Amino acid sequence: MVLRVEDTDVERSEARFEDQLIGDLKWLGLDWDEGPDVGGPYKPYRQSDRLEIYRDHAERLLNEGKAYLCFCTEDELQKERDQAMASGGQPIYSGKCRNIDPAEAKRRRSSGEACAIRLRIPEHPIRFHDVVHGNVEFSNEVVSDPIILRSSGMPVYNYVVVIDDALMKITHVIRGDDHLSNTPKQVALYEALGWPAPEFAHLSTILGADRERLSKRHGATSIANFRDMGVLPEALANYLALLGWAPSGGTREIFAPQELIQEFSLERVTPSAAVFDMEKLYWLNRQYVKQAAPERINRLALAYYSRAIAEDLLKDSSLDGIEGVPLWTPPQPIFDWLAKITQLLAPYVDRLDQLPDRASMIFNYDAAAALASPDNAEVLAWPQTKAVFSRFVVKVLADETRPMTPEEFKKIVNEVKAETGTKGKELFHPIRIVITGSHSGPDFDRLIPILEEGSKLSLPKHVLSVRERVEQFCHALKC
RNA sequence: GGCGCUAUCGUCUAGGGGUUAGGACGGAAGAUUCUCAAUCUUCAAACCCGGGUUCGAUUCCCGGUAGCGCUACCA
Repeated sequence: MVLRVEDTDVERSEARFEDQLIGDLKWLGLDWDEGPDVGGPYKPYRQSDRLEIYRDHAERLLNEGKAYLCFCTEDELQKERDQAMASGGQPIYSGKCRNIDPAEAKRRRSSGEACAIRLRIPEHPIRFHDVVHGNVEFSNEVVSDPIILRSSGMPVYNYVVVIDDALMKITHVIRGDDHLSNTPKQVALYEALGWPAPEFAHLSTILGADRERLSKRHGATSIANFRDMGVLPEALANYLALLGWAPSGGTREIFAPQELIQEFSLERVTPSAAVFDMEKLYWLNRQYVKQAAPERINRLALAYYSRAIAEDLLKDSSLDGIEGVPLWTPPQPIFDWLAKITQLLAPYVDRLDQLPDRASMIFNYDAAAALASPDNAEVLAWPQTKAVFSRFVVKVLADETRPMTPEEFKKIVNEVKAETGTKGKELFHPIRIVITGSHSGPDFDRLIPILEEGSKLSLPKHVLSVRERVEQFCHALKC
């Protein structure tokens, strides 16, 4: 595999895009044998460094009569196209400069007249084979003589890819099917250059939920967006593969990177467009999060807690773009404690960036808000709730010296249960509200130790212990 | 407008001249755990339309329609 940087559009190319792109591809698990960063036998791999090569071949085509100089200005061409459209004609190049005498054209060029170089499209239909679309044929009548070298001297994409693909010995051109209509131009170029065409494979377009091409307003459009959301690279790769491809049999869906490499085949790629389904990506991501090594998830999750803590502390949400680097490197005990939270919550989230939110009952406790929350209104209105509150509060605060272990907690809950005659939701919902502020959440058995441990750590923001929570609740309730 | 590509549950897809048209996400219902979530089970849900070929088309062919793309001195 070769990484080639296609930056012939000066206005849209910036060096930082290249770094970003390389970072994204590597993160996704893609690797290349040749490229601008690693070198290779057919260097340079950046098109802006290959301009000489493109000019040489363009001159060659010119000398062989397979290309010609075009002196039309952009305005003229635009006008021509508009007129052709208006009168119901084909908006293809008129061929006005096609028959200018080559010697005459050369003279005009050397006298300084601006001109571009155009390829002469042959007088026969253009055929090529595509792995996903089969045999494709275009009438030469509908393809304009394409410009290959702009009057500025910069070559054009459709031309440079052909030169590069041939020179770099590319065997398979795999790209989006928006290029299908460009392919006849490129095939004509191969023919003119006297080179064999490679194998083409035009993959279907990925659409947004509104059936429009994926774009900025669909949210996550760059690979980095998914990484920042806490989507694992293997999940994204797996999902993307499933969009337009399925294994023989069509029932298996989860493929680890290595399996994907082994199983994937271009021949089984579907030609129809696919709508990107975030929900399914998230589901797939959850499967991978559950399977992943805990240490890896703990490390990744840290970045999200860090961001949440930093935002909370500094009230500065400009600290986004975590780039995989934690903003805050906690000492080991705190890291270990955060890891416990991650292991508690990770199996239930779609994306790692949901972790801080799920953990907010640990970091943030507000008894008054809990009592006022409409989510809790129903539970608060139950006839037994007040009794549960008072019994529970009294028992928790009775002996401040006893450590609040899960066993101790369970004992208290059982006593409340016996004394109030409540059970199930009637019992646990109110208690949950006291402890976490919400009537639902993770297992008490696992939550209690985390709260107790957290309360003993020196965190940027103190985590309240069970008793501290009960005290605050009591205060808010004015009991 | 011209040309091209595409068309199976809401979505991603498997399949293929005769099938109960299969799987997954999502949805619904149930089970389960103190709850939510997760998990498990069950259910609902599709062959774009019209012709042709054929004993028989969802499948093959043609047309229509729709979606998307290209039609640039963008990539």
